[in-house]
Amino acid sequence: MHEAEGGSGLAGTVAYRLGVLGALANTRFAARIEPYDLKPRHLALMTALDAGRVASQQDLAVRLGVAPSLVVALADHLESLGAVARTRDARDRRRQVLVLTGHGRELLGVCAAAARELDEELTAALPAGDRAALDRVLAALTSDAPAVEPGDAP
Amino acid sequence: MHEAEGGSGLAGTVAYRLGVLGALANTRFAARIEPYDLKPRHLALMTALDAGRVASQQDLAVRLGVAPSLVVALADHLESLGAVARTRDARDRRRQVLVLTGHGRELLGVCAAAARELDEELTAALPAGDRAALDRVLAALTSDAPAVEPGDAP
DNA sequence: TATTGTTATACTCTATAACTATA
DNA sequence: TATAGTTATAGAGTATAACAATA
Repeated sequence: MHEAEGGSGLAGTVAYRLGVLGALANTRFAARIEPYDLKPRHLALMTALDAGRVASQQDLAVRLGVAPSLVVALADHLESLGAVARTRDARDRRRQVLVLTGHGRELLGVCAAAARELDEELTAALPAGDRAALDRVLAALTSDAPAVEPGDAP
Repeated sequence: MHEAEGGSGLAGTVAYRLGVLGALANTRFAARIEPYDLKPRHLALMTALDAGRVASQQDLAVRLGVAPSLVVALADHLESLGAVARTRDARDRRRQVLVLTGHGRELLGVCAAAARELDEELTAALPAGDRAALDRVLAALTSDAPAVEPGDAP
């Protein structure tokens, strides 16, 4: 006979399911923010800025776990949208300090609202108690996770 | 003042957290199966084969939500490893029917065990009750999700 | 000499389009 | 003519390596 769902098969593991659901969440979030000319990686950068006050591009590369050259490209785009501003650090003129502009904070708020709408869709089939449990457990798992790691769907 | 964690910010949404954790799970799973010359997408294909008995490459492309040309490449690699076998459908000689070999099933089992080990690591910080809740809720969410969607980390 | 940001280049993943063979 | 598989090509995303300015 065959394995039951959630048995010893790969499809029953948390790792595999997180991968599938994460890819799904990302694709759908990307579709929602596309009208603002933003992609999930831009929001990750803006979220890091919003959380950590000021940050140099090197700081951000480390926090996001991406190459410094990618931060350049993301910051270029965000700057062209007026969402972030670059200013040279007066004490160390090598450093480019990024800050969210008012418009950037506005965009971030709009995209966060879009994510909350998506949350409703994703969890629509769950009883309220399970929704709360999911939120609580994901918060616990995210607290010690690196901000972003690249990766593909399984 | 600033937003608290889990407040109205993007970082507090289920969609964003699922994206981050999904990418993390995928990266770490990929690292564990790399010694077998396999990537998560290969495992997705093998899992679909294991679940659905026989399947043509077109069937699999639809199930996995990927282009048929990608199924060709994945099947080529799995065939070279001896994990799947291609056989022409006698009734419709255009169709290539893929089946898991004994070795393929073995590999799938080994990788599923690796995923369970990873599950232990990922959920080590959670109390047992929360682990059970996570497992239950992810199973519910995965049941109606398409097998695999491509996507990036936020 | 070491570090920050930048640019140039290459690599991985995946899709689209053109092609072959079967139907 | 339409469909399954394949091959060829192109695009997105990201990393690595070389470079310029500053320390």
